[in-house]
Amino acid sequence: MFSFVKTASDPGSSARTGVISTDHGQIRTPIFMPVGTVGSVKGVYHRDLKEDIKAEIILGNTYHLYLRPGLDTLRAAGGLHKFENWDCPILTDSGGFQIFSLSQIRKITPEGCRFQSHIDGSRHLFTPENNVDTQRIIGADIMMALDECCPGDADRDYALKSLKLTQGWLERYSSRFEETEPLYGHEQTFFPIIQGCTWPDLRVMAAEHALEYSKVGIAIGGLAVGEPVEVMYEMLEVLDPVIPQDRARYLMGVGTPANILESIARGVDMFDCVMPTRNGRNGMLFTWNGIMNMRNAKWADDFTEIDPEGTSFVDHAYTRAYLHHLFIAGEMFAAMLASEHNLAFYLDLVRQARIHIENGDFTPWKEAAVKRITRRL
RNA sequence: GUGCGAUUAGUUCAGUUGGUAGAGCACCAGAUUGUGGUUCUGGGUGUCGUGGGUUCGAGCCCCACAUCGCACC
Repeated sequence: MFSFVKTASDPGSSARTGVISTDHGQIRTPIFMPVGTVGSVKGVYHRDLKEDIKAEIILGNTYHLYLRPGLDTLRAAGGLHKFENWDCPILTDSGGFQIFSLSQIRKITPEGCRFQSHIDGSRHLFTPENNVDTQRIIGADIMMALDECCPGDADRDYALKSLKLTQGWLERYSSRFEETEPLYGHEQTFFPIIQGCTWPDLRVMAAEHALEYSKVGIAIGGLAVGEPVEVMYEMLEVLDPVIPQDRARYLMGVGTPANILESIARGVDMFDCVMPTRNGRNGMLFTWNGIMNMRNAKWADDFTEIDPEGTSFVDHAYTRAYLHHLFIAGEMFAAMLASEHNLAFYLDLVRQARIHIENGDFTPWKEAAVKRITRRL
């Protein structure tokens, strides 16, 4: 029984709270979803994801999981939930973006997308139909439609052509979805994806078409791919009145903590981003007091807690000097601690947003928070 | 003890017919938005072992010394 229910709204903005119900439990929105591409949120135990970070849903990626371990293994394992031992909700990206970003050699046609594996160069074809089948085998609670991610600097002709292709794929994806069943006894839903690059009229056209295929939620794709951040916010403002209030809205791949608060203010409910984990692995920490680069020499003799306001146990168990040392020494523990901290911060960020939306003071709180979290320490 | 070779950035090493020095890694910073444990951008941090000599000018040529390595007594 899949549903999205809006529970509160902020008087000064488009921000709102809600609850998504799935067979694997509820998700409170706004929510941040840690990225676990190949069946692992890199460097973080599932136990810590639940108990320390308090993640409510994580991602997997169809492109990566299809290539490795492959569909035979996933089917034999009984789906991704069992395979990776995660009993909360999972969302899988379709792989459209990865073909765009990872595969050097790719050919997009109305039939689908031919590409070569970034791992071994082997040749593959994703069609809307086999993409549904693949995501059925993976068994994610929320599946994403196959789309073409349009570069942020594309011209209008390309953006329109790309959008038409995505729309054709969506129609076929939906048909296949309706004529197939979940394989593991829990319900699945799928989100269509709004493209249209940076043209407001294309975005509206894309949204109206995508909404015909949206039951629980809808995604906004093709943003934060090279366009100025103001343009991204403008696209959200264009889409906000077009999308009904009873659909969960997922802004794909975004973003910085400030991006997330600004997007919540413009009506977005769900986010995912590699930034807390990938940048964390490289020494970047996000905190309520600003951004720290733990590789910087200035932390070498700072024996205070990693983050005095942090909600993760690692924030109080270890010092900045120690974490700095681990990064300089190239220890994998550094990446683990930074990932744990950053994910806990991102989940705290959306939790605080929910609280202030429910309190009705989200807008002034957001203004002050953005100033704090964008500082450089 | 004798002979040969080496000595240049934190490190491993380049350095042309003599014109006051460069690269990789490390280090110091910056970037990173639906993840390849990355990748990209910028920064040279130096008593050229020491002391003399030749020369307008020496990392480079000559002498002595020091240290290290190899070979032979």
